[in-house]
Amino acid sequence: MHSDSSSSRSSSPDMVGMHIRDHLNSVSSTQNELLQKMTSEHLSRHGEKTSPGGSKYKLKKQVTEQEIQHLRLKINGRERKRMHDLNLAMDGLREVMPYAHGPSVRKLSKIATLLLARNYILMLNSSLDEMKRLVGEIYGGHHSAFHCGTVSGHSGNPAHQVHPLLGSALSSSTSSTITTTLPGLTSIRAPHSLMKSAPAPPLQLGSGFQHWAGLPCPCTICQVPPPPHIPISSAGMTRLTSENKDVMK
DNA sequence: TAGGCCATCTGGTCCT
DNA sequence: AGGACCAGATGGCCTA
Repeated sequence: MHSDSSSSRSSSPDMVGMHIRDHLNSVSSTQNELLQKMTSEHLSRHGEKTSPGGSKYKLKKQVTEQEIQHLRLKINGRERKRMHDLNLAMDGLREVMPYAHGPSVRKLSKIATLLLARNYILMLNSSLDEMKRLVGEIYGGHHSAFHCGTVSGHSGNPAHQVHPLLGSALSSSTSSTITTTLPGLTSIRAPHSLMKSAPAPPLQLGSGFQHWAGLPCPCTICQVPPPPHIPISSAGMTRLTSENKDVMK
């Protein structure tokens, strides 16, 4: 992937001029005002009345065209960098997703990554709730001591006050740690509907897999459909296979 | 070959 | 004034 502005992928200098001409009347920002002004001079060459100071004028035009290009390249470079940073963040998100990684596995698309991440977070939340419930049951009478994440004696920010038993699980930030802490979550069914053709190796449940009462089961048999109100726009999911479309219904 | 995904360019808008 | 962010447009690559 080249990030060079001279990339064959995109606009040529001709396109620059074309776009500038196309939008001459709607340009308003400061930089673009400059572009407009410069381009007006550029366009004036067509019906150009030869100016008395011909050489001087020519020099001025050349400078402005160079400035246009320089400005454009500068802006394009910033935008490119911004998008690259965005893609890096997207890669970082892919890395922590409970999904098979490897050269033979096709990369999740951006939309798939975002949707999977959302589902993953929802599943972790429900797992956490269930853990709290189970721990509460185990501790019976002390249930109220840490119910809803509150530990006795701590009134501030209950969301971060949890029972020590849950500490390691809750402090996990990577899927690997999560899965070792929560054996029931050793794997999550691949989002087949979001995968491109590359057949991701079906995520096998580890030998230690066991069904946790109340926990969303990650196995391919019990896998619950994606959480209810996922706004699956037709725009974002146009690549669904018919099979997966059925699943989504 | 159509459709999906992506990178890039571009203009507009908002913010600092 | 300059930069960040956003959305639309465009064209290339890939796959079914």
